[in-house]
Amino acid sequence: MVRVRFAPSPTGPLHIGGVRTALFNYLFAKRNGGKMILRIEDTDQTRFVEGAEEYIMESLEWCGIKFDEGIKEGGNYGPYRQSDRREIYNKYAKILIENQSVYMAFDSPEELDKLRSEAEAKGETFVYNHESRKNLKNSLALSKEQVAELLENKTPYVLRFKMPENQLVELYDEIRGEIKFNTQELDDKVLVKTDGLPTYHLANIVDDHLMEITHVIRGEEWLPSLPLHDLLYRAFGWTAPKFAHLPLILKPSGKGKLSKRDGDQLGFPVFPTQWDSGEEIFKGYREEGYFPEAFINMLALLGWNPGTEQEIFSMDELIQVFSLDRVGKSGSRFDPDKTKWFNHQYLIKKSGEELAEEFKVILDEKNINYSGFPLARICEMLKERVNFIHELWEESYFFFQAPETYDEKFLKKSYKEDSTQLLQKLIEILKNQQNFSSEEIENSVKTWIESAEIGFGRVMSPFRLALVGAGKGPHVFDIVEIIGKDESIRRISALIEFVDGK
RNA sequence: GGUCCAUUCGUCUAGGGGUUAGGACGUCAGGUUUUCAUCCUGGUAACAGGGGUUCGAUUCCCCUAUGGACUGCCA
Repeated sequence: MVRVRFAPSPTGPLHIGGVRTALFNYLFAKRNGGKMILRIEDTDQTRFVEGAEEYIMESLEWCGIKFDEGIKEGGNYGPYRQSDRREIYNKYAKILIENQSVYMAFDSPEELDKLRSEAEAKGETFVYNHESRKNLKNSLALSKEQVAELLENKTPYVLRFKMPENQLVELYDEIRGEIKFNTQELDDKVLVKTDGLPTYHLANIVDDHLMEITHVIRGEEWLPSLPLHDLLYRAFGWTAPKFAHLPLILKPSGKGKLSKRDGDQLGFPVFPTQWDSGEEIFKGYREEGYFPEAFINMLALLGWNPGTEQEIFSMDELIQVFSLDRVGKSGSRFDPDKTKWFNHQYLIKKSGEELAEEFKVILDEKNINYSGFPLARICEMLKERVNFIHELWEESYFFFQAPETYDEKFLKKSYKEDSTQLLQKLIEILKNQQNFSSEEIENSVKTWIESAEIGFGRVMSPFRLALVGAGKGPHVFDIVEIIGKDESIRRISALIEFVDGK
């Protein structure tokens, strides 16, 4: 049984890189009939952020990523919050002490900071490793008596991993293939902090083992800790799960991995849903008007591809075709334009009725009275022209309200000397029109234009101007039908008056 | 600095010892729409560089360059 986990730390909102990691885990699990687990990694109490845990669960739910086990869902492998698993880690830390895979280090953070800055001043980097540990305050370098004394005085200490010397570790990544490390280059990572809580490294190995995780799918930033993790499994005598390290998501412009503030600077959201930090509000895809399906579709194709030319995938379709061996190795820059295109694709797939339901919310906010208007028909008519539902207003306002101003350029271009006269004639025709359907009105008007040999543009352009106030919008006669005879005539008269008064 | 990872059109990517190096977004041009948008057609544009291996490398190997990640009692 495939079991994967998404293991965020609740230090703030989840950005799209994290969402993609969750998505790939989810797709992989579902593709293989496995389980998807949410584990909250909150071993760092100093970075706790109120509301982050709820944010993570809620935003993933919006995305359509569901968990089989987690703090909300429950499950047989809990608790699913690391801060609720302290005793478990203590137990496993003891095993490492007993088999001498770790040692006690009494160096204070201040002492280590000092060593780091001293090294930096010399253009070097301080590393706590097999070399330097011989001269530091730890149970390896100190005598038994000294250690006993430090313990007697209740000197705080951490547990560090005793990295083996000069050992070649050959590892396999499901995406990248073989990766080799020499332990010589690795440092002695802290596994248990002075507060008694484990660091990520220990907690993650213990939990993945206990939760019977079969595949660890995580961001590329974890690749450098892979050898440590593998060595930890060996120290426990456990079999390691399979690993897959996903390529990073880069900023759209410039270099570097996408970060929290890039959105505001570059004008697109970085988070699935809005996040209010108390001081600042970060935009979300949901609030900007993106459909979750479009957002997920875009994310799925960032770093993965199906090997075919299909681009539009529902979540179910993604589950059917997803595989890790089609995940790329190089980081991908995020493209906001393409994300909009995806949204457009999903928007035009929706029916007029569906769109109308959502459009109503926007009309209500604007206090627009739309009763009597065929909203579904209007949405259907205009959906090709927009990327977002909220943009529908900009394309349809003239249905609900008469133009208050006229586009200067279009007025100049379309309103000629005889326009007033032609519009007056047009009013006559509309008045006499019995069947007021788009098609019938068009018939009548065309018959007149043709028989009078006027030329379509000379009538249609001012006509559109009168109805819309600008040179845009759908078929003129559709507008006429929808707003009705009286309103159409009123608008034409208004335009004539406007020009007369000029 | 050190370790590790990566490198195909502007961007996301397909491909893989012999291809006109394919698609999508963007962009540009034409056509349709007597408006605008859509849509259609077409164009633009890429194998980072240098060495090998080979009859032949964009593809395999090495080096260089560039970019990135990591280098915390963070995850």
